[in-house]
Amino acid sequence: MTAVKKVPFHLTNTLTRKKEEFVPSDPPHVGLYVCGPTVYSDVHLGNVRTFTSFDVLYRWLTHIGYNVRYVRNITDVGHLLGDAADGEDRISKGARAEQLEPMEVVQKYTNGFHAVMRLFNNLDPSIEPTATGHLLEQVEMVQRILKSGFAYESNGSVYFDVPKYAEKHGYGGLSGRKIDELLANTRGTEGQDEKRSPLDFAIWKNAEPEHLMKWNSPWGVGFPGWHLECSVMSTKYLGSTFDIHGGGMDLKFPHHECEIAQSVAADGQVPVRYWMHTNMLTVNGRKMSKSEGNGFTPEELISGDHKLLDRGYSPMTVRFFMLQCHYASTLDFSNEALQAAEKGLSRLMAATDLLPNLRPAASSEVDVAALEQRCYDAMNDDLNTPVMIAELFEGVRIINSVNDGKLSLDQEGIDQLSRLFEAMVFDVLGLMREGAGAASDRVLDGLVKEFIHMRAEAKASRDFATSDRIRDRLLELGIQLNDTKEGTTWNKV
RNA sequence: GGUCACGUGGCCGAGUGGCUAGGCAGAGGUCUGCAAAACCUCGUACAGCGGUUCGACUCCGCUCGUGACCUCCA
Repeated sequence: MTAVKKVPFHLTNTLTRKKEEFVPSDPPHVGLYVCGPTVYSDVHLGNVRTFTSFDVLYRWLTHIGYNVRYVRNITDVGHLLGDAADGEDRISKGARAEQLEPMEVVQKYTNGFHAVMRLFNNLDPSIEPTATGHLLEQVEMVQRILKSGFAYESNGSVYFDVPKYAEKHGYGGLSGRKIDELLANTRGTEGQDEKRSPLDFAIWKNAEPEHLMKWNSPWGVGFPGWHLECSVMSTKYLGSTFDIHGGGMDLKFPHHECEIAQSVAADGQVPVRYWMHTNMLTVNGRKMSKSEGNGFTPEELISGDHKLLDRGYSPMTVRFFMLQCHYASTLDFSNEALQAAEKGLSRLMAATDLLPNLRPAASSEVDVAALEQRCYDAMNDDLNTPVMIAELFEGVRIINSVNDGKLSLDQEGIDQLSRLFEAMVFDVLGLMREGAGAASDRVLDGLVKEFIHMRAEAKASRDFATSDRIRDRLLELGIQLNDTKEGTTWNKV
């Protein structure tokens, strides 16, 4: 048996816009940082897509033998709502609207976020730091940036001096921006008189009296700039230069650009070796976003209680739907696509469940190793889950054919295929079996078996009217009967 | 306006300079008392117009269309 080549992994580094071989700086350790949610409202499906993509990255790196430290933050300090600096941020606004303490808002939506992550079977990160838990470190980073001369204090706030930094180190490399173009496109300059350049961004912001979340600092009462927390927490836990930093495409500029500038200004180190950006989930071709209000919450998705949903879909259907598309492509959400995914997933799972019952042949007509190799190749090629899933469906065909006695597979081949499916379907893609199967509900199983028995008797006496009535009635109740050579089986539909 | 993507068969979505993606739906077939499931076969798709090439869906240019970022967003 030829050995399957499980490495090297390649990923598209958005810093270079090229697919590169992934070589960790300190193997087998890998440092992975992903920008987490701002917890001022419910997460929607677009957020879920991003975190699911990185969940698969985390699972894959782990699967091919790396020891991954996965850091994903919780942004629990509100960002200002606009440049107008009216002293209000999203969390404060939410707190006022819901008559809650800001930290109650934070807790509420953090809990909700965790519940959603679990619902979609996303693994917990190794560390989940919060911005409020790292105030001291953020103040210290501001001080280091001030000391390096790339920031200035103005009226109780501290701003990052973008033009000065750009002159020395260059700015905009990640997102492909040029300083002149950025300046030419600057809009809305009112309320920015504290800044020397409209491109400058706050790394510490003076708090208005009505601002709810604020802390003492060397520059007065205020709160940290919103790019700062990621710079602080990523480097604190992963080192001044770490392997992979991920996030949604919409964070590329300015958020990630600013992170790079801050780290270089503060510590003289380029913080990230590989940047990975996931694309957006769209609805009718438009980005799903909180501000557009076109997002579904997971509850609405499962219940189907939303004007754009024909009916509900299970979390695993949605996860599978997402993984049938490459992370770097936009994915358009539609009922038809969801329904297709639902059926495909059910076929994949049905075949997976057949694996333990396959009867081995003396010889094998199938090259399972080749299939396995194609799965590894697909995943190592920039996490190409759609191609890997396509290979899995080749496996489904094999499993069903063997089950039908149309193809022979020896015990070794069955074992190898079982291991492959176990690894890819459950460990790597992170899919789970859903719903009550026959084995999980003894009463139901007993009742259905009794009906199957009655129907068999009716069939034996060629009373097909009765046997069909039993089958049709059960189907109406969501129980599908399947006649096979070995007898009748059932499953929920 | 600037920058950058994308436009694949009924739908969703991979991919590649010449060789089958895959899923769902549809058609025909095998099996079955009939179904369901499963398996087999099928559609010759790559926005349009030029160019490069022996050959382009894949490279280049233009046109049209859509979207993202430039402001909080995954």
